[in-house]
Amino acid sequence: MSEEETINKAWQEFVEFIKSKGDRVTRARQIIFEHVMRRHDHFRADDVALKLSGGQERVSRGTVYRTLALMEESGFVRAFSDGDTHRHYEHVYGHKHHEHFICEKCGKFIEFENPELLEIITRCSKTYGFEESSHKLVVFGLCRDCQD
Amino acid sequence: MSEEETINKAWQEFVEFIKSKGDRVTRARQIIFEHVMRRHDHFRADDVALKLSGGQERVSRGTVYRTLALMEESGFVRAFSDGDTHRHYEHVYGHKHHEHFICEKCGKFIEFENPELLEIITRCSKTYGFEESSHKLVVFGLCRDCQD
DNA sequence: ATTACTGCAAAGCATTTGCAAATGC
DNA sequence: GCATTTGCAAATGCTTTGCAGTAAT
Repeated sequence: MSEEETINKAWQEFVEFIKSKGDRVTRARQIIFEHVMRRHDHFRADDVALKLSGGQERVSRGTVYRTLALMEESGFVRAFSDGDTHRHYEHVYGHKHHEHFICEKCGKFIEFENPELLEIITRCSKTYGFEESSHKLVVFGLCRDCQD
Repeated sequence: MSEEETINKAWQEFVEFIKSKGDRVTRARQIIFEHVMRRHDHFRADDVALKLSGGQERVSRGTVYRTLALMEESGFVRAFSDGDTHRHYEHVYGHKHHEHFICEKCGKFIEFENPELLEIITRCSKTYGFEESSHKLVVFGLCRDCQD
């Protein structure tokens, strides 16, 4: 499935989500949704707002924030914070769940995954009678390139 | 060792840290440091500022933020974010490293720890050639009391 | 037609910063 | 005495909100 097809499929699902809430499918939401799905990096809302403020079809800052919240609610993006005050996003659709290394020197994000980790988290949750819905793990340190 | 003694000891270490930087040991820093060390909950900088703005020995908001940054730098507190925009702190001194459950309904923080988790994180870091210095794991979901 | 969404600009809010006065060394 | 720190208040920067106009159903 090409990226274009994947995005279309995701958009259809997002449309369903919007409709199921009794909300409306709008051009602005589509522009933002597609932009975000095409990005494979970690980004901030403000950055999306900036990128979408220049083109032919402009979208306002407020709408970007509101749509990103919708996308988070529906699980198409994941938000997290790098210990800084700023919220970061990444799109989730079609990505395996993963954790992050963040390099404290160059700021790079590196993704990794490990099935055992997931098992242990599930096991710990059970032990504490906690009903897990999601988790975020970030490991801080130095990436290969930034070590002496 | 009583809490009072523990705090004194920690303060001495913090003094060493400050001096090693060529910075100065001040009354304001001591007030903030001791307040933070006496708290065993998760707090925000603003909350500390508020609490310390009323007493006999008042400390300004700006100083609280600056001192908390110093304490984070020296490892006496750990900062993290709950997915919201706000930064949360907890003091670390004399606490075992632990992870958190955060209840999405009542907002409660529950601490847990698991040695296997640490091993796996270390192992993953090695695999990726990443030099780990710290990590943060938060599991979101529902605590026992908030499940139906 | 009705109701929700958008764009804009203003408001919010936690955090940071500039500067004169105070304090540590 | 000199450099750093403090307190204050103003500034910052990301995010949210109110509102009047616009678009979706």
